[in-house]
Amino acid sequence: MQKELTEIQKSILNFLIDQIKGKGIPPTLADVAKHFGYKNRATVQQHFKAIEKKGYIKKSPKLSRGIELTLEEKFFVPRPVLGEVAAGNPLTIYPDAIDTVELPTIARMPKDSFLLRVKGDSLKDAYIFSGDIVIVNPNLEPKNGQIVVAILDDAAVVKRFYKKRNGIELVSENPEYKPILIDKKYPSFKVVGIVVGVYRSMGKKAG
Amino acid sequence: MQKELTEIQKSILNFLIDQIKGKGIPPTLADVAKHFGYKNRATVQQHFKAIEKKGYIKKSPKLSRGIELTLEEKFFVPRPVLGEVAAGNPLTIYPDAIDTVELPTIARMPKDSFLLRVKGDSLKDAYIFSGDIVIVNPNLEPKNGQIVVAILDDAAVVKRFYKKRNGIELVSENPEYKPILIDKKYPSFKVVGIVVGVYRSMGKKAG
DNA sequence: TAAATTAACATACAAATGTATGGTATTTAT
DNA sequence: ATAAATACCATACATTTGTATGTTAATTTA
Repeated sequence: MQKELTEIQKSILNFLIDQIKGKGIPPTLADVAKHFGYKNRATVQQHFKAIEKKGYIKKSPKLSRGIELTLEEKFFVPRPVLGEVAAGNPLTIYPDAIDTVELPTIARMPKDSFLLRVKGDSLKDAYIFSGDIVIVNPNLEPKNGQIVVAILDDAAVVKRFYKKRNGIELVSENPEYKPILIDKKYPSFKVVGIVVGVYRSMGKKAG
Repeated sequence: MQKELTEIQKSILNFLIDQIKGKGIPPTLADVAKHFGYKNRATVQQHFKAIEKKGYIKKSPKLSRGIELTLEEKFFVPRPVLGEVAAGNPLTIYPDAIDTVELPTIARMPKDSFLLRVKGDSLKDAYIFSGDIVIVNPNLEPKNGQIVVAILDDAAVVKRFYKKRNGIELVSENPEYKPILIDKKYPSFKVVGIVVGVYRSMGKKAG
């Protein structure tokens, strides 16, 4: 069994996870000190030593940024879920993170991309189900047939994207839901990003 | 359009990708120099400058290990798929990588885990479909109810795992497939690993 | 052919970085 | 009540690291 971390040590470890998984590169002592407002790197140095002693990280001596995570749950890193998104009819999107999902370490988020939990079954014919986590990349241009996340009157939807002469059509795979046609100059419409992947954790019975 | 890299520049970029994606942390100039047998960091320094000029990487000045990849295909790094695995009836597993799947950069493999592409529909009630990539962790002990990959007479199956008094039972979600009961001392049976996640890339229409 | 790019080397230097040592005060176990 | 762990600070130091500046030679491009 692993020893308990103190609150401060926990927050430092969380910062490490955040940087390593999020930014992709471990921070330096100075980075951490700056983030927590420490006037000295030695403070961080000691925290690292304590955290390592408790077995949560592994340091490579002398190496800059030589910090490795050795979490038991190495395979699962908590990640914020920014909101829920309707695959069927629009659902209100939440302003802040509503939850965290245990994403495997394999799932390091690409820059600026984010997670949304899907609600509803309008995409079930595309094999996306209620509860699945979609990985959304906001930096890609939508192409016809791709699944996109779009904002429509302050709600978010996940649907297939089709460009038409008179505007944009959003289509559900599930025929129960009728396609939505958006006029070219409709003001409160915006494609948030492209769904680049779907992830589902297999902890419990899927459902 | 991006300018062509020279052979040496290419090999250096490959090393960078390898380190960043594989080891998780970008190398220092000294690391690269050592790897290629350069007596001097300045050589690497110049190569970096050239590669950056051609737009393949982005350097953060003064920052140690401050190298970012700016590849177009940044989001997709080829990964070997070790074989196909039957969700329904056993399918022969392939000895070597049969294919590569474009996993997003977000998908950096956890140590020792591997990918299998699912064939068949016996897990469709667990929302795993033909074509999905399952992430398999061979370092976890199977618990009742978890989905495992198992070898059975030189074929591999993906099924739910249940420990019984008289042996091990492998169950499909799909009732069309009957549970398989394996005797305790059955020689050619082995649980390869636990399915820790399912990933599906959204490039084309799923199917 | 002349100019630019490529590919390697050497040296030098400031800043960044990890580390060691010691100090103070508070909190937590024993 | 005494010891241990925690949480912060300060200073000092050796390496590491990125960078700048030259030099040489081969290759490619204009």
